[in-house]
Amino acid sequence: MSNVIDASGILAISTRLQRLADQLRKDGQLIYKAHGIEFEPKWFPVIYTLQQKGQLSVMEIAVEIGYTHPSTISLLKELEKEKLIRSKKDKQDERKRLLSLTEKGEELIQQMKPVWKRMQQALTSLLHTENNLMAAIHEVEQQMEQKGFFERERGL
Amino acid sequence: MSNVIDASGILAISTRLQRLADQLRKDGQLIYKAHGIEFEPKWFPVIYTLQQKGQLSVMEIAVEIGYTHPSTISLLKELEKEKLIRSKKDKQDERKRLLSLTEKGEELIQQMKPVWKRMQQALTSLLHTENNLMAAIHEVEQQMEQKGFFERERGL
DNA sequence: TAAAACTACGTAGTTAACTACATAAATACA
DNA sequence: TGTATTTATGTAGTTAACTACGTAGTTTTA
Repeated sequence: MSNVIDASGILAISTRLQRLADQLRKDGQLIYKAHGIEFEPKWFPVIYTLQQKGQLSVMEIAVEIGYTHPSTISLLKELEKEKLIRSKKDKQDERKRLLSLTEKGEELIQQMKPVWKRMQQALTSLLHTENNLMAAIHEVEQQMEQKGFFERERGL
Repeated sequence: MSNVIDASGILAISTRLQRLADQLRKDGQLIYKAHGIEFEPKWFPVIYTLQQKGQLSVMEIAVEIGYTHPSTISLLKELEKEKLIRSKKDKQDERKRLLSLTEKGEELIQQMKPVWKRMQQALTSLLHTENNLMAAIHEVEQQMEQKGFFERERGL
């Protein structure tokens, strides 16, 4: 890591967060591939949510995973193309599209579960430092909810 | 303890890092705008580096800010378009392009310095939680350098 | 009960990073 | 000294999120 960024420290934080996120996602891709599983890390939140909750609409999924709905729609498109999920119109509300896992999706999840467990172990070893990154993110997310960066600067 | 439910948080970590990075960058944009300064947060590492080191080549900047050279080139293009930096050929090595701040660039930096200080304060208040995010990132970056996520999973 | 407002979903285009590939200049080496 | 390798820069295309805007149902309200 470079001298200057270290020196300028906190102001380059978003840059560093982004780079870390990127590296983790790419390693995630490699791990799935190494296990012969065709799955993208970015699909995880959707697939995981659908397994937990069963049938959900586009907006329900978007809210659940914390993405905007256009981002969610593009993920759903990919997953439908892979035949891991399917959709049908809601009879009660014709605007809604209800998504659920296919057989293939359910099977893939079973196949991925042991890999997820190993990933979790690897991540735990990686992140278990003096200042716990997961906890820190959670805390900062809560701080942001109360009062964002912009409001804090303005209120100085 | 280590079932799939617990895995959900940590496996979606890259997603959460990315979102946090995004929010901070956007608030950074708003803060510059609120102070009437035409400056993008993503320009910060380049500008800061040039101020510290004076004249540098494209690759020297890329290494210093920790980006790939194509990413760096596109940042440099924007900054040249804004006339905040200029470039000239290196007489010793005709492949190289030497970048430096313009007068306008130097002036803008002076104008931004107090804003940077306020941002630093606001970020400090935001990030100073029980588990310090800056410290956690730094620690995880070091862990990754020693042994990445991929190697850790493979070595289990 | 018709108009207004809201909600759900979709599309188009943007952004800020990346990888892969290409070219030209400098350096190493047989 | 000429060829091979390395280095510096540049271009094209990709990715994974976003915002802005549009349309079609649903609900509220005057």
